[in-house]
Amino acid sequence: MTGLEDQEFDFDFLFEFNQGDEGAAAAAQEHYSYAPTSIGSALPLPTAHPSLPAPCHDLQTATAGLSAMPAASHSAGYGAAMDSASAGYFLSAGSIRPDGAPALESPRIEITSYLGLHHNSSQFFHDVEVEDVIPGAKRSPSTATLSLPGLEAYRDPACLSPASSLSSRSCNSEASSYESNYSYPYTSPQTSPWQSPCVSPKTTDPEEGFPRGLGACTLLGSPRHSPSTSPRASVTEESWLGTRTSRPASPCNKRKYSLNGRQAPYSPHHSPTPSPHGSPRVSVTDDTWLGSTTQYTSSAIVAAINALTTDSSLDLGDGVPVKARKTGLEHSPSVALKVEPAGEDLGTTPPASDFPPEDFSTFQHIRKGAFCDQYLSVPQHPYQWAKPKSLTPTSYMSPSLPALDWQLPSHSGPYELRIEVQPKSHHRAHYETEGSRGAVKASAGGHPVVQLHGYLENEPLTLQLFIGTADDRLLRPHAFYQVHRITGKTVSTTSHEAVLCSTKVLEIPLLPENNMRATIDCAGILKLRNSDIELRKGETDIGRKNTRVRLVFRVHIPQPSGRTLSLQVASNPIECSQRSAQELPLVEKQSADSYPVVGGKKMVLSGHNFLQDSKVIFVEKAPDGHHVWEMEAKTDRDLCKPNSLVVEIPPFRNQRITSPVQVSFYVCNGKRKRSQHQHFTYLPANVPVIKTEPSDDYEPASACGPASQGLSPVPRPYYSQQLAAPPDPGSCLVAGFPLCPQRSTVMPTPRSASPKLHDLSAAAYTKGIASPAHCHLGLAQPAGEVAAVQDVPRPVAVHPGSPEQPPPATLQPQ
DNA sequence: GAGCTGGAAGCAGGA
DNA sequence: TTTCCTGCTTCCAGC
Repeated sequence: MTGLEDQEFDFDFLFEFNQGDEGAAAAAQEHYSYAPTSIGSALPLPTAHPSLPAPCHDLQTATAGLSAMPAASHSAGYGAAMDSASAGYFLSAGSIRPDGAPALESPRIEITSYLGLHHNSSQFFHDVEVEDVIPGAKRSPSTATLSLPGLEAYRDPACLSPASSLSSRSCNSEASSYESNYSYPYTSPQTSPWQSPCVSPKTTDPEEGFPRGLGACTLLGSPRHSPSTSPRASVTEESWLGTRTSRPASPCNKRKYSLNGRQAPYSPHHSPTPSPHGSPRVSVTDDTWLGSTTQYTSSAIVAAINALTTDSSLDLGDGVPVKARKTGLEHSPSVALKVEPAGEDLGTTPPASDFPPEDFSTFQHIRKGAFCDQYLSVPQHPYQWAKPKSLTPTSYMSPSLPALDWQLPSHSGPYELRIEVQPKSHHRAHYETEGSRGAVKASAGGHPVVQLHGYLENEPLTLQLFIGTADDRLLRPHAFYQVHRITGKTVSTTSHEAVLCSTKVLEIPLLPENNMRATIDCAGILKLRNSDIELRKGETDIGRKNTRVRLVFRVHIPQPSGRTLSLQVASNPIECSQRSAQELPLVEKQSADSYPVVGGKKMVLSGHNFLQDSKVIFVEKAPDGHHVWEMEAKTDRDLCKPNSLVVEIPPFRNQRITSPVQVSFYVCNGKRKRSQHQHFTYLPANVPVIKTEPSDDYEPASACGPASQGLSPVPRPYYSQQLAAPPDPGSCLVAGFPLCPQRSTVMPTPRSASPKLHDLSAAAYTKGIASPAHCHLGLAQPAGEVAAVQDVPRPVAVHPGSPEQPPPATLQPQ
């Protein structure tokens, strides 16, 4: 992976969610005009060529805008086209639909207007009402459970990006906030209720009915239902895909049992597998792209129309192929979540059938109509899991928690969420067709351990765990891996499975009696078939060789003010592929991360799969991704061990640098057997060396373990994105963060802004907050709190998964 | 017998 | 165009 241009940021920000203190009018205004702003903010597009590395949010932005881009716009190249075309995607100010939603002028706009259609006044006021009825700080845990047959099959039309295959670098992960809108309340003690049914394809646990049954997967081709219920169930998509390419993208149909045993084609025109037409990972050349742009565009339009139709009518069947709908119904009796026995006595989530039709309909409204309106308070008593509650609309509460692809600090003020024991660097994930491969283990045996420090209250909290990415982009939920709940006699930790924004989240109690410490022995990793995920609308990542993940832990700490402080910490990368784990070199730790340009110092790398023939290549890249300098470092073959490698830092090409220069290096075992890039910084020759970790004292055996989390001097791999806490938690507290940042356009992104950083100027942020585009009811940002955000030095906002509207986060480039 | 684990077969795409 | 390599997915067998 490219690396130099991908800056590793140490940015901190804190979320505080002011729940329920919003005026209805302000919220309504925000809601109402959300869509247009969202669009606008999504428009700033990268100018770099897509083939060149670029900051992730830029790519995301590009992705968002690619969906229905006119063919002509692409001719000039990906990034350029986006820029040039962006103007066309803004809503016309004067175009208003009869229902008040802005009219649309382009497929792109049409898609986004979906929001407007459903952020209509009725829905809006309903939500406001909820907010008013239940003050956020006093809300009890929301325990809404919902069955949404067929409906979940729909995927965010805004993500309908046929160009998704163009790049594997997009941050538009399936679980990004883009899709936060497709979620519903769920029974959870403390966390967000965003549930998207489109999670893993087929649970290995038969009793786990929720995702399997969720119709979302029927349309989306979610792996859980795929391939029979792949997006291609849609005639629209069929026609679209059918003209794209004849290249098969998935080996899924290579097994007879796949055709006959598990899935039956629901259409004579359909391959039983989801990917007879070419996977998004197909390398799309300019020719193929241009040649199919028209089809993309038109299909995007049709898809968007389908979505709109389905949405506006709330008829689950509209726009959903009959077969898909049927499948969804068959499979989704409920979104009831599987609960550990310990929690089951507390009640189970009622199936959808328990809802009166009107309530069900209301929930459909909530989930689909109000993209970002799924509100859930932060429960004060997390362990009333699955406690049945009346699911009337008024009892539906807002989560107001940060989306899973938001970057959060690991510590703030007295609190620190820390991984005490890191997981092993290798854990072979299991496919749905396989049995579980057990829980993730720690390097030295046992299991990972996570602890929340500084929490002195007696109230238990919920630790959330999901599978995040481990690439050099910002952390976000991994599209191709999901956490898998492990149960059994060997599992001592109670857990609870939920789905947030298409991402499975394991919820684990953090109990004061356990010193807020949890042993993660209940979390396995499920691999989703690449072909299934890549075919999802809006999915731009590719699964191939995208096999590194991290365990991401989150905790939401209620504050006396009624707000919630969210912390997050990610584990070291875990290689999940069998083959990669066996062959690819993996650098877990390096004994130095900087040295003067003269080089010559021995650096010890620890990791896996090092060979005597392993080479260590130092690379400097230009911002455009070109290699400016590349040099092979000398390795000491005598000292080479499978898990450690001694390398001599090569002298930098320029001995006269006046400021540190960041380069990267990787270990190469062969042609395509390279490790991830690791950061290394060359210092000016006259800069005194800060001794970090003497190589003499270095013990490779210590490479694995808690120290590698970020506590040791140089544990951080290139792609690590551990966040540091702000100096003062109060300095960047942000109340009223949008639940679905991608939709909420906290601040309009200047189209001329740097592709890497979005300026969070006072004006911009204030405007964003006050903007009616804010999609979250009751989450308007008081001016004072906005100012607090601005108090953070050099504040810039960034949102990895949401190019449309970076969250009010502070970002401090490393 | 179920679950976990390691190994490998078979296929498809890419080099 | 062909061949080989690589990666993905599934299956099998042992514990």
